[in-house]
Amino acid sequence: MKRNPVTAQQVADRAGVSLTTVSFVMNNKEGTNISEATRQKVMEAAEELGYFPHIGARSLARGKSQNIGLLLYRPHHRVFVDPFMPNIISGFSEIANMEGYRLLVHFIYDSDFITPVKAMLRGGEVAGLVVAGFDVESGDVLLQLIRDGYPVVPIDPMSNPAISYVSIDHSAGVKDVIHHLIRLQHTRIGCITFGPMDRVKQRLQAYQQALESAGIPYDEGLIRVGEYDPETGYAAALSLLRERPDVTAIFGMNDMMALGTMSAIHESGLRIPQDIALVGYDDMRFSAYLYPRLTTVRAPEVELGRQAAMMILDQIHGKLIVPKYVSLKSELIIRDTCGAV
Amino acid sequence: MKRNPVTAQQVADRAGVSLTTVSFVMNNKEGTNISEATRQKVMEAAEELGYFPHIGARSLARGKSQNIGLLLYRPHHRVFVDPFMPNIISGFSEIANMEGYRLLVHFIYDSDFITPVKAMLRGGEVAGLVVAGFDVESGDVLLQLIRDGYPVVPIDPMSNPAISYVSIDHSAGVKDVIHHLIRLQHTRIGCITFGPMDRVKQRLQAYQQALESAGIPYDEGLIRVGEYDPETGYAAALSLLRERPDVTAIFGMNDMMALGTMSAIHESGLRIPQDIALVGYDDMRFSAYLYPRLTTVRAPEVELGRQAAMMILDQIHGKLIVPKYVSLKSELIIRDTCGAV
DNA sequence: GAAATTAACTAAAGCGCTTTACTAAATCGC
DNA sequence: GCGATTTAGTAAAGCGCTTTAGTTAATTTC
Repeated sequence: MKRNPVTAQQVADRAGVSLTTVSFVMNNKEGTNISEATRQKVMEAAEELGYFPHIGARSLARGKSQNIGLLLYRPHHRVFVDPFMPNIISGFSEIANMEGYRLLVHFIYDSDFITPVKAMLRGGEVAGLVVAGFDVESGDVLLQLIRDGYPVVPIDPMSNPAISYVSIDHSAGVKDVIHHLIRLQHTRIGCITFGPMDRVKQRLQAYQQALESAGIPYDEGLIRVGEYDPETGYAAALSLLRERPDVTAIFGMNDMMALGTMSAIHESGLRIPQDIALVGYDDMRFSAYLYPRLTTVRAPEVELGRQAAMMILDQIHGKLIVPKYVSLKSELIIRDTCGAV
Repeated sequence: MKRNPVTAQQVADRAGVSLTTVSFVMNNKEGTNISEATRQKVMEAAEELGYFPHIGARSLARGKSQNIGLLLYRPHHRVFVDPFMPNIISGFSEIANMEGYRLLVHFIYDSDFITPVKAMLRGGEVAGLVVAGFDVESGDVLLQLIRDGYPVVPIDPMSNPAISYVSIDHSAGVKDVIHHLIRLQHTRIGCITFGPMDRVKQRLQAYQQALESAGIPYDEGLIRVGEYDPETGYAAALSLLRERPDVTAIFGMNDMMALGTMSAIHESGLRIPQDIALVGYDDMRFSAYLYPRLTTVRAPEVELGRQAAMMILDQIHGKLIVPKYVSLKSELIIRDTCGAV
């Protein structure tokens, strides 16, 4: 990048006004009295010279950046295995851009996530930060920043009630699945889960609670752990089917693993849904087109991104005083793999 | 965002050195003589105060931003239908971050894409810009910026040879598919394509050329147009199968539409690959787990993102004088839907 | 018609950093 | 042992913008 070729001073000179006036016009600043004629002159001069204000100078003078950051704490290669991130970015940038903010996306994949967070916020790189993929425990550091007056919004519930957040209620989503399967007379419901993170623990808990609230004891032998992708879902399902031939339904905690599970079921010579019911989670684009069509849960991820953007903007503009918790509901999409009518 | 609470001056005061020294130490500036003792003092003071340099001030003083922009010209809701963008972002940010740059992602979905481009570059918001989804015609404006010395790298070939670019050679990918099908004795190969954009025209041309080079005349009646997604792929395939029962193979220009095509074939009572062969394009995660497993083409998108980042960095650092064209090869992944052994 | 108000505009002081030109002390060469 | 060089550091001038506190001329008030 080269130095800004056209400065506000040059615009001022050409328009025959002061630098101050140019600034007032460019920012449409209210409370100032600029005649229509002058405004026109300035606009024209700016147009003719191809003037664009220098963002760094502006953020320095204003003490405010026009960027908002999206910080994703997860390895690069994992970020886009699930549809989560793209959708959030999409909804997020939609709102952010409308309000004149730019989106800074940053991935963190080592343990030191807090230095970048501080650097971005305190270095004035961003006006606020939406963070995703952080564990509940990181609440302390976030809280400190929030106390210092920096806008920070986690995507995912935080244990500390002083922290606002936006999230999707996956517990409810999981319970919907299990209740649905129970309603269809299933009692031995296998579960292919993934990773050891907090988020997943919650879902597993929801699975357990849903069963127990229906009087079905939790059976650890029905749980298998995969790693997001079809490959591991396939392996996990194969292991489950071999060791527990009594399962009548399998719940894959994402559609990718459910897809792998589907292969495993096929390969075991079983039919879906006649011999075994299958439910996924995520409602990925392909899920409606599998054969048979996959019953799954759709989470409002784009909307989550929008909500995150709105909340961070409210914080930036000082409109959010009391902590606010946004929890969006997901939706059970009943198709053919669960054998419902 | 609040004003930077800790300034370099405060660090200087605490360390008992000058502001200049702090700057030298923080930037590890070479050619300066700072004793190890002083360097330590400064580092400690910075650490104790929790100092982070103000990015806006830095970019103003240096006349250089540490951001690189990724500009995506397509509607929000379309951005993530294909796996293209997430993968590119992933590879891109990997390299950018390594070199100490931040990633500014911006979506453009209306016709005025050039104002944001100029604003970002000339306003010093980014040190360079990678643009994707632009038509070949936009070359003029880009060229002007490049002539002015701004680093700009399009993802997709440009018709103007003065413009460097990175791209994936989809023509070759398409030809691989067709040649493969021809080798399997197919001569009436349907094609489900999408959109009217340049990129797709090229692919369609490749389809035509591949056929003709094998002595098979191009038959427009075998072409159907969908819109990326399974729904439209399904509809397009249904229409094709109804009106042209003589097709023996279908090439879906992305896996999503191939997926829809698969449903359409199923529904028509035909078997894959016995009655009809099917090939997709993209090698999405699910494609290996469809039943039957989808033959498709894998494009090195993450690598494309990396290459784009490298090229823009080279331009930023003044290392790229002569135009450079990077064209990455994609790979035909032969699975079960085309009936090859 | 003089004082008060308003409209239209500007001078100048920062914002927090980098960088160039400079100084003072220490070290070197012979 | 004395000028030349090197080492270690600093003062001060910007970078391009915003914003506060004015200034001047025109308009209003009664």
